[in-house]
Amino acid sequence: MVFRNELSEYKVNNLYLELATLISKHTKLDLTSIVNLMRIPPSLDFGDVSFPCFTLSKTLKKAPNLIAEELAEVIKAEFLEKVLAVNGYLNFYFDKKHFVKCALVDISKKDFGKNNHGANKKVIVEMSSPNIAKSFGIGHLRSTIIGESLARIYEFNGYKSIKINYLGDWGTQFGKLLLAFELYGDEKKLLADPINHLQDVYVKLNQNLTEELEVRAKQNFKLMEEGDKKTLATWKKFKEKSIEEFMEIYDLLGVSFDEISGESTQNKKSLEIINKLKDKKIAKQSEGALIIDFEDDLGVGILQKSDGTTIYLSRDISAAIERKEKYDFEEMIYEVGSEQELHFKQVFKALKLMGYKWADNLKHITHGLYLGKDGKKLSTRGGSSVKMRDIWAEVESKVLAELKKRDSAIDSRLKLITRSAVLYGDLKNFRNTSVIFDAKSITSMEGDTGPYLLYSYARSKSILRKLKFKTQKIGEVVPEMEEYSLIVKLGQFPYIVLTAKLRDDPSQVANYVMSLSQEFNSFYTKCKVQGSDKEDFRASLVYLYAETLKKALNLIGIDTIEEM
RNA sequence: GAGCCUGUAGCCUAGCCUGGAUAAGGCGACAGCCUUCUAAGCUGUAGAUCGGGGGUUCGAAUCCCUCCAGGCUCACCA
Repeated sequence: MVFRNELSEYKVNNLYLELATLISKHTKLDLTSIVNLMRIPPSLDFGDVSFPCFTLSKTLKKAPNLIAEELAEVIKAEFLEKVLAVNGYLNFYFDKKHFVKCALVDISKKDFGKNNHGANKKVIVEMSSPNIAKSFGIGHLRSTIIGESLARIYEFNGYKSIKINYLGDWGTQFGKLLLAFELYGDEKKLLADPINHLQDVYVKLNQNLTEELEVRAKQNFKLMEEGDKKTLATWKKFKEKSIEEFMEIYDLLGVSFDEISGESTQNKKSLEIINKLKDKKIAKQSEGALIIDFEDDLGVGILQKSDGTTIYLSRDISAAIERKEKYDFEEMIYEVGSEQELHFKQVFKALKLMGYKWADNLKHITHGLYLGKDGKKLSTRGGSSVKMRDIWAEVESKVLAELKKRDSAIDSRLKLITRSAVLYGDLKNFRNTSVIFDAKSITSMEGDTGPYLLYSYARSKSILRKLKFKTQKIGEVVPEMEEYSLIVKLGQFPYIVLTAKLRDDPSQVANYVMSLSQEFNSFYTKCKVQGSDKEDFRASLVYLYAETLKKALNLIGIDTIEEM
């Protein structure tokens, strides 16, 4: 199924629209309904486009197969090879020579796949946002790479994207952490292995937690909010060490940010917002805390705890307002796990209550969690958490082994292949489903994996190198089946780009890139390029495949390599 | 208890929004393909009550209802 309504303009060279117009002439249906009814058949055996006649049968009071047969007789055009009536469907077969020519003109365009859907609007993507003083776990992998991919997809759709990493660097837990370090910390260990050490002392405190210690932890956070210099200096050190480690991970993943911010930036501003909410009588006191009662099914949101310290609801409200002032964005996306759905509904509703109309343009893009083999949530405390570093190392050793098998030099490919495995392994999943974490599938190098994609790309480039390919020469060609289906697949790229944006779903691109590569690999084994009497045409096709695959892979954050 | 999400071959997933022909891909299993552009590849075979039941429809994996199972969330963590 390739085009619907607004999507109808994104297809190969108007052929589909021409066909729709033609059908419209013979059926008296308007163009829109026809385009909506038209289908890409499940297999090319059924033609390039099909048109079901079942709805027509009602108005015409005739059996669908009869209608189809009658229409098949009269609908004729130069660009159609044949029209067949099968089971109540009209199956249209394009003239292959003509189709290839039209399609390749489009696919050859430099900005093939791009569109201007976003009209240069500014979109903010809040993404990654790990908690400091904790190792970067697999839980944050999804937010990080889905966010990165969405930013790229939005750019490709004509938006200007701004990526913000909004660190979890503020809140009661850091009062706890400071206490833990005070009690069990060791400066030397902190310098040697900061995050692990902080995690150790944090866990130790949780194991030995008493009511008295809990009170002290809360007091520590209160000191932070009040701006106590000594407390903040220690906190700042923890934060810097954490960021250092995070940046190494981001470098491996190929992810970057336009701004690294954090909840701590909202310390003062959130208090102003709280006062505003009080003045407007949106907030009220309840059980010692300051809350917003959202009344409907959003329940109650806490703005300020009974000890006077702030909470993330108030900080997220003020952060949104600050960003609007700073960037004047048109849209903002929060790429955060689905467990925070209620929270973001409350944030958006609160902004709405404050009278900010732009709150309608905020979106929480959710994703499912990684679960353990038992289907349960992975947790740091339960010891089932998976560190990004460990996963990377595991995948990397697998890649290394493969590279050595081929007796190749070890270079930047090691990192890029590992990255492709990690990114593709995650992004191929629809973001909303929870994924059972399975090291086996993410470390696999065969089949539905990142390395498969890079391998396919490398083989295409190898052909072009051997032929010293310079410019495209297409000419008049009657394509083989493998050539034809590869071209059809290439032609779908613009539609995929738009769909991925409209659905905020990188897996659309990931799935496309896989089926595209599969088409190419079939073509590769069946159609020899070098020395063939179609060498020019096939080489051009290989070139267009390489170009398109590269663009598409880039949308999911994967960099290509020339050799493998 | 309430809200949201999910359930598709032994396993992991796509398709669901926008109903349409033979439910697609990968892993695993089995059988083939390297004197020709990289075998991290290709071709084929076996394997599916699309969680169960009901409804709407010419037509349901897809829409509606209901039940079952799992996940997440629901007042001072983020």
